[in-house]
Amino acid sequence: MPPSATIPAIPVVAIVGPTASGKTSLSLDLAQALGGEVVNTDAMQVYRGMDIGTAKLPPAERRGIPHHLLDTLEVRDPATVAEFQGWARSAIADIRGRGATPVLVGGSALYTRAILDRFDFPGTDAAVRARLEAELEDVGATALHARLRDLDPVSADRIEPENGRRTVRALEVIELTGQPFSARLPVQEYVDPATVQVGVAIDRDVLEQRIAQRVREMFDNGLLDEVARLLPAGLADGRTASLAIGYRQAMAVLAGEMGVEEAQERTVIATRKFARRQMAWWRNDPRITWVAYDDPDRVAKALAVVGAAGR
RNA sequence: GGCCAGGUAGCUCAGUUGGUACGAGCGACCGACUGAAAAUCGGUAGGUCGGCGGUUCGACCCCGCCCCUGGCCA
Repeated sequence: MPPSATIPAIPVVAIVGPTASGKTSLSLDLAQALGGEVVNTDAMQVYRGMDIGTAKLPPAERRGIPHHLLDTLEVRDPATVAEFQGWARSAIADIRGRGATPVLVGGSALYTRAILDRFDFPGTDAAVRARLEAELEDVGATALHARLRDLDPVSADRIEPENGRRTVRALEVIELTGQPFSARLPVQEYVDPATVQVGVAIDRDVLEQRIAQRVREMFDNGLLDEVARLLPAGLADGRTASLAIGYRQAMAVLAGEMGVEEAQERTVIATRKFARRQMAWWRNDPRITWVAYDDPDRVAKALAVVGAAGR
């Protein structure tokens, strides 16, 4: 051992990849091998009661490994990236404080980026937001965007005029800070140099088969019942939770607006599209080391990457 | 067997009083992405307009026959 005065940092490990690629099982293997604890980075698995449809790992299958940021929100509560960033970073700090290795897993790319990278969110204000949203409602996206163009031409160039959501946020930030909104992702730069990202690579046709099968199983395993139980808790009114893939479709079935079969088909399609959007994020992050979903040595390979990075 | 409706993009359907299909939604593919992100939004590629003949300078639109689908009658 080198007589160095600095203690080598415990690495932060993040597992990324599209839904149904096998991230969860890799996370267990890695956490077990490293003496780690798992931190969820999935926007929907934070909701209590949303289990089947989010493919949440049941406690009995967690091999005794502590899992963080699961079941922390009620279905009616909105989720936000900025808030999640704070929770995740403090969970990571706590875990390291115990001498354990944080292993992040989840499919929400923006969340993962916000946690790992230098990523600062300007504030938010419910009243301002509500007003802008109301305005979006009756004026329309392009009209709002025209205003953004006056206030902040650079952002206006980066946000499509039809994208009301992003336009509203840009206007909100400008109003709150008096500064232009950057409307652009920050440079990819880890807050902590001892960070490692491992991606699970999978062929698209295999992935599509797995997605179809997973969705079928979700419905077979009682997704409709789960949704029926969550309705009284306010699922339909939850700003974030009500939009979850599978849940949206299941609610339509329970409302008598859609047949079960159609709901399943639509869920498969929506999941497939979601997976493609996810891959678009990971594709252009050169820091990720990819291991094949079916590589028998994937755990060893992932551990090698982690070993090279820290500790 | 007769009558009616219909056969136009991968799917569901618009459309042209005959002059090179303005096609739309969904899907597929590509992309953007800073407080809802499993969200929100942008771009691109797809059609010998069921088949064969006829009328016409010209037919996806007119005529004839045929095939297929659905409905009604027998």
